[in-house]
Amino acid sequence: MTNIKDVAERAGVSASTVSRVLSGKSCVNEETRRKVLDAVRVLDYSPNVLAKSLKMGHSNTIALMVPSIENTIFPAIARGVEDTARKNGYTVVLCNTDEDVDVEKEYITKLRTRWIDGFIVASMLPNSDHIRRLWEEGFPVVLTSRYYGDPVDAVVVDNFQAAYNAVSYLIRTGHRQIALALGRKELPFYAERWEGYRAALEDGGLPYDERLVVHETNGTNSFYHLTKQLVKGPVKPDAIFATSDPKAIVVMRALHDCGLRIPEDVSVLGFDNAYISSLIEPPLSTVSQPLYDMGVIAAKKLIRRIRSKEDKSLYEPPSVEVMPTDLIIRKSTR
Amino acid sequence: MTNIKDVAERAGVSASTVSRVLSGKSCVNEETRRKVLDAVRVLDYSPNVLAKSLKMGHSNTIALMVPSIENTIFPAIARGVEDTARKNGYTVVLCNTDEDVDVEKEYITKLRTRWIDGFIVASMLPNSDHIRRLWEEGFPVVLTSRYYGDPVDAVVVDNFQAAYNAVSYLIRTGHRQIALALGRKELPFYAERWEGYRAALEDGGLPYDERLVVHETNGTNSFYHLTKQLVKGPVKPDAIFATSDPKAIVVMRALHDCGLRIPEDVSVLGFDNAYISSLIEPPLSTVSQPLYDMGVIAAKKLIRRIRSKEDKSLYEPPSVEVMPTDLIIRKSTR
DNA sequence: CTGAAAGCGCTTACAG
DNA sequence: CTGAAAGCGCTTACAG
Repeated sequence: MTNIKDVAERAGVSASTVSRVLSGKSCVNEETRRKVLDAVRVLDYSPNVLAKSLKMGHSNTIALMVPSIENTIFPAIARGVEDTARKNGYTVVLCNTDEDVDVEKEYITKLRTRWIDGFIVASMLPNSDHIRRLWEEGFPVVLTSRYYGDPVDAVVVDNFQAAYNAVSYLIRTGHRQIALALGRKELPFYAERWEGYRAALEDGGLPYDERLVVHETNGTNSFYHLTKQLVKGPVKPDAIFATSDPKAIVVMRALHDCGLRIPEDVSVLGFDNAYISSLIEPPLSTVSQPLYDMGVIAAKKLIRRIRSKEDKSLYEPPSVEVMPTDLIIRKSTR
Repeated sequence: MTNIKDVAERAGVSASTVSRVLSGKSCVNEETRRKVLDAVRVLDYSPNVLAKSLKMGHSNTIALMVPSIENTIFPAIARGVEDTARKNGYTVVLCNTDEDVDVEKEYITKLRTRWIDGFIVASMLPNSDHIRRLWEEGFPVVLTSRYYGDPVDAVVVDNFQAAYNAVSYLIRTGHRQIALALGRKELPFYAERWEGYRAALEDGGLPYDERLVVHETNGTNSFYHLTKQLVKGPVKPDAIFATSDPKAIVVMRALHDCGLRIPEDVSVLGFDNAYISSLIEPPLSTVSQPLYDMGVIAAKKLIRRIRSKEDKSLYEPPSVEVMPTDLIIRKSTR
């Protein structure tokens, strides 16, 4: 690979000058500028970013930490992040953690020694002090789809309100026995949806009945048996609100296999608006999150925060961006 | 961040010595070794990978180039790649290209100036000379799910055979009017599946009828109208083979909306075995590709190729790994 | 406006 | 076995 000295030599100037015209920060005589640019073109030179990073103390690289890129919501978020990063000259490193604290830590130390500029983290359990330490040190971090009230940048959705609205809709459309297919409740966003469900029930004058709350036991597929048990149990649901679309789809299959019609016998409402949800039969009613846009905003916030370390005028106190959700009614609810 | 000099000072040795004990390549007196290790521990030192990369000429980073991480098959491949990379001390940069040549080129030059160690590319049209140039220069590349006969490492699936088997199965189970829902035929793997379809028809003694081949016009959703047209047309299919699961799901919806039962009136067979396929109603029969494993193997091949540049004993000529596919029969075929 | 020099944090031949 | 020195390819204060 050709380096800055080659260019300098060819242009008949010093390396400093080449660096100056390329950075564009200092004044350079127009003529020498042209000579340098010519040399750059002829030699097809592009500066070694590694050397630059070493000198400058930043790498124009950000990390995206997700539990698993295979989970429904993360590809869209990742795409939003990457598109935005690329447009701003940043590169993104993908980290799957399975929410494993050791993997998270390993990534954090490894990437920091590479002078990563910041983290977008969607993989964080409430008491993750190793992540918390990051922003306490002043390291750029933005949380996405996870947030626990810390003074840190975040991009989230109002899970409580979204669930509240969804369940209120079911009540308003005449459902009286609304079950909940609830994901792992250690994950706060599921806990929040659960609270929204309870609040909506209460405000709608419906009793909260533990027997209608189905807790995930062993992965998404566990809802197949759990749903079958539910509908054969003592209290029959006339609607099931699932805390994610994949869960809703499993629920629908179980219902179908029990000979129940959707939505005539039981309505089903999901959460996420996964790509597939509009394509299945019946098309799934669901709460949509603006996943791609969440990725975009998270990346923008992070880049702004990174840049504000150099340029204090860009500084803003940490803030959390609450993105709108949307209740999309298709054919799985009556 | 603490650096090698801090450690050297604390241990009372030179930076060279610290470097030596950390690399473990040269002999170091056991006692000084211990002192260094102690200092490392006390100071919680981890070497700056950037500086190391600059010196060594490699970065322990690989790039994964996909059309879009939002497409069904890529999250699983990406996960396989990333897991394997991490276990081997590599970090992975995610690149979405939308098959746009300019974006591909931009990424290639940008990442090379960062001394990326290699590329796994799943985004490549047949005449992509900028990618071809990479391995011609001796740069480590492995192709995945795309391959055009070049002398380069690749991990693929036998699309022709997989489609041949799928269609043969349909013929064997009594279908006589087998339609094909075909993706963009500029993409060779779709073209190959098309050929497999034709060959199976021919070997099964069935005529090839252009009217049964439905070409994608405008995204996956276009199959909704195309399928409706097809079933209202002059030649009625008794089975539809879709070249991807999302297409199959759209086809199923269209069929359903036309009042046709699956599989009683029309069988539907997909390709990919996407996560969702077993969950929908009826569960989709499909051709499964070992996506995660393809990612694993691609990463292993790439890392081996990278290491073989240092250690000639690891060298092997480029080879293409053909992964097995599996015909999974569920309930969408009779 | 421009060049020589120092330095970012490492590694490794070269001496000893 | 160990240290001083050079160098990976940049950038930027310091002189001029």
